[in-house]
Amino acid sequence: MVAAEWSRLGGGETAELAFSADGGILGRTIMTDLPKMLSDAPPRLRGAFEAAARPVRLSQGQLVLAPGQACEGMAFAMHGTLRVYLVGMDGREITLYRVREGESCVLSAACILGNRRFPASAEIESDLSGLLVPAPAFREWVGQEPFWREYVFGLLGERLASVLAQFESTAFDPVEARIARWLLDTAHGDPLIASITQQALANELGSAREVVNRVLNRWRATGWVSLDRGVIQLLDPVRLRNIAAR
Amino acid sequence: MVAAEWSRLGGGETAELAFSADGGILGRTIMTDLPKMLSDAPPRLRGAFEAAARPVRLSQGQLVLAPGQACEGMAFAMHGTLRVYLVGMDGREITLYRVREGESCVLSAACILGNRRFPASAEIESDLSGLLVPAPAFREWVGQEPFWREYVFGLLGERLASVLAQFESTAFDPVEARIARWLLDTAHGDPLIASITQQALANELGSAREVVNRVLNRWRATGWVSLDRGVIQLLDPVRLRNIAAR
DNA sequence: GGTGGAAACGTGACTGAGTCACAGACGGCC
DNA sequence: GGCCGTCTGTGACTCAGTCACGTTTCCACC
Repeated sequence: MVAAEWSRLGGGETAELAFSADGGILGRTIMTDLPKMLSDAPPRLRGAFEAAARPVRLSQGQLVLAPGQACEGMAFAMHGTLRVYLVGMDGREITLYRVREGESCVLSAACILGNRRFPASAEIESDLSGLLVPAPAFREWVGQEPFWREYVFGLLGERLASVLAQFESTAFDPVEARIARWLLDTAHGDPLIASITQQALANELGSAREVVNRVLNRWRATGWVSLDRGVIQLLDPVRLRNIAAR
Repeated sequence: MVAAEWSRLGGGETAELAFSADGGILGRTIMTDLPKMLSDAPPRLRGAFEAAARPVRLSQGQLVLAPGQACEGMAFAMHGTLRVYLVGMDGREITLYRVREGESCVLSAACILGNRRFPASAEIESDLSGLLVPAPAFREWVGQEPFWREYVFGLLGERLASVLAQFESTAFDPVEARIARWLLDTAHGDPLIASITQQALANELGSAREVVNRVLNRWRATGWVSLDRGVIQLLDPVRLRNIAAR
């Protein structure tokens, strides 16, 4: 089910920047938690931001935007993450990028500024609280404030490049290499562990669960990984790096 | 071989907007040939454009930008076309989009404004003459002129969407559907004809020549197309449209 | 503690798509 | 005509995705 409008926190009509206590954001605490980009902003812009931004809170699994929907506002994530992805008609998926704490969504920006509909899907990956700036305000700011322009252009350049890299990799690289790369990029801790189901990993890469399963089992047989429900442990990162290099 | 810098017309140092006669662009003729977008511009901006833009001329086959190169300027095509594409390490290619008469290149804009390197390849597909606005001037204009901002944002929204559509199609759709779609979108005249080699068609779609060959021969056997060296004639567009729909 | 159902994983058989190697076939040109 | 480069055709093979089904693990609830 699609949340046609980002749900408002609490339901009050005021747009003050206050989350409930467990959200960790109260009054001016916000300044420290906001993206670096905002903390560098002239006070005037911070004021405008506070006046226009609406707190939003969304829960895991919620589908925030579907292909063809209009973008009502520019969202800035403060806690939690959002996943932006493509879906094929057979249900296969490819993750384009994530919006994490302190970040915002390029495609939203491009939609709002270019007056177009959202060309992908977006879902809440872990409970998210953030701030939503209505499209008209955002458009005006980007038009008038060099600060916001720089922010948007930086965002565009960065994400555009990463989406194209993903495109290239999906189109040309063998699945083994892509799986290895994803695991090496994502796993952390000691021992190296990636907490993800095989289905979800397939959805990252635009592949199928069975394919991922077979690759991982091959690697388990040679002792390069160990597997558990929703957990992949990298036992031999060096070999995996070899495979990742193609 | 990479043309590290867009070659200058004639070699003169003046930046006046004059091509040699066969180029068809002389003095103020340019105004009528420039993108609609410029003809709508306030005279002030047209003046600045004329002062800053350098005529460039490039010939077919030339590789204009390679992955990782810096974008020196924003190019506007007046005659001829430029193809922007991804290349895999095995040599397979996927066309991202074309820059045609009156158009300009999104990725260049994104690179210049986001201060990044070009994330793809660009080659001249048919002899091209156009105008090159140096990056600093372009950056300044977009910063200060609402007119240019609108132009850039429109461009971004439009091309971004089409590149994502291409991504989705490459990742999820069967080759048959993609070949059919490409042919239907491209073929023109009566009878419907697409003039392209099978290798080039494979390069459009990120597939392999042999694959394209087999599909086309299957269709020839059923009488839906007829084939010649570098020519594909669509005999049964209705059936092809069925296949294109997947 | 048992149990039923959902989610996650495992596997074989099949089809579609890309790769490799090589063989014509056509077109331009000396 | 004869030569060379480009374009096309084809078989045998491998890799990746699909389909169908079975098994294991976890967890909520009685």
